[in-house]
Amino acid sequence: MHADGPDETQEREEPLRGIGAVAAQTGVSERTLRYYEEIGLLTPRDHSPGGMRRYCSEDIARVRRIRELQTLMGFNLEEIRRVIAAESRLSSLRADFRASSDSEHQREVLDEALQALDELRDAARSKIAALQGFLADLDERFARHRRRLEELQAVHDAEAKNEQET
Amino acid sequence: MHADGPDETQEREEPLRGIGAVAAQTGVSERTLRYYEEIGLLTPRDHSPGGMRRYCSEDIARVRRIRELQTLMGFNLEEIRRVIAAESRLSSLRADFRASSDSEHQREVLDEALQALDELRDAARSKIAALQGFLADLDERFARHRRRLEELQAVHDAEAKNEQET
DNA sequence: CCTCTGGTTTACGTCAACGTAAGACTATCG
DNA sequence: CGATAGTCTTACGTTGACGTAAACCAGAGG
Repeated sequence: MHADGPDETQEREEPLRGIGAVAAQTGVSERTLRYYEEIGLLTPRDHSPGGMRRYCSEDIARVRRIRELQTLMGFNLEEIRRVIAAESRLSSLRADFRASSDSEHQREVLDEALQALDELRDAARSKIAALQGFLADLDERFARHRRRLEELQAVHDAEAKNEQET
Repeated sequence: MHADGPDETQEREEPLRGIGAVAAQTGVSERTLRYYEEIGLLTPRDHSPGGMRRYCSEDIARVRRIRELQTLMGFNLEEIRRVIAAESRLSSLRADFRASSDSEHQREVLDEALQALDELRDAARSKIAALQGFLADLDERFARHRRRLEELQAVHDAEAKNEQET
């Protein structure tokens, strides 16, 4: 355990970004980031002595995750908060793993989070299934109407040819 | 073309429903139906002499379509309005088909609507693709964490067995 | 005709998810 | 050290998609 640096924990002095940089990288507005913090969805890793938000790359990943859950799953921020909560309990368990004295509680938390993850998988699967049905219907109708267009086109061409020949 | 009934057009005197029945059948509120009408998304087939809305089954299908586009594609009502517009142009063309004198214009309209339909297909496909990626990631993470849980369970069982043996 | 039940218009309310603006403070660079 | 760009908090505004309430009308049944 010889000192390798001033840090006790293994944070490899990750570059922390200001709110503007994060907004630019994720495509959301600064207001949105502050709003996420306001409702307890995303708290920046830490703050500068002057009080400015400093985000780490994990925070950025979380912003992307939030947008993903919004656009793909159509969740509102409250539902997303629950998903995120389960997911971060999973990765926080990852941190302890060996350190925890109470493996009973460990297993219970893990099991709960797993269940939440599984429900999310179910939701995703049924959404995919529904969309595939939706698409199949679209495909059929598209093909049908395209044939109609081709018929009209054929009639038109035939008429044009007729006119040419006279 | 002997008269079979009082109607000239072939409307087989479809049963028209009031707004309450439609709301019940589709699961949306009466307010929502009136709102859809207000923004030009769904106009009931006709009205009773007293001014009450009378919906036909096609109207009901449209309500379902609207909800589908909302929940599956995540469209807002303005986007949905465009999709519906293209789709109903297609079925109105179906009605004329032979009756129209201007086949030039016919083809143009059909082509445009087909293009809109194709864009919708593209959107659906890319949404499905994105969701499949999303799900694959979920599956992987789920499996990983389930293995972790099983490990913990194994350790726990072993400890229990040890205790039993002492 | 009267009474329900269902429907109509008009209009204000609500909620999520931000947008926008003001005024003060912080960080960085020359 | 001053200028400039970035960020802070506070607070009110906006937009879509309806909810809700009031007061008045319509249609069917006894």
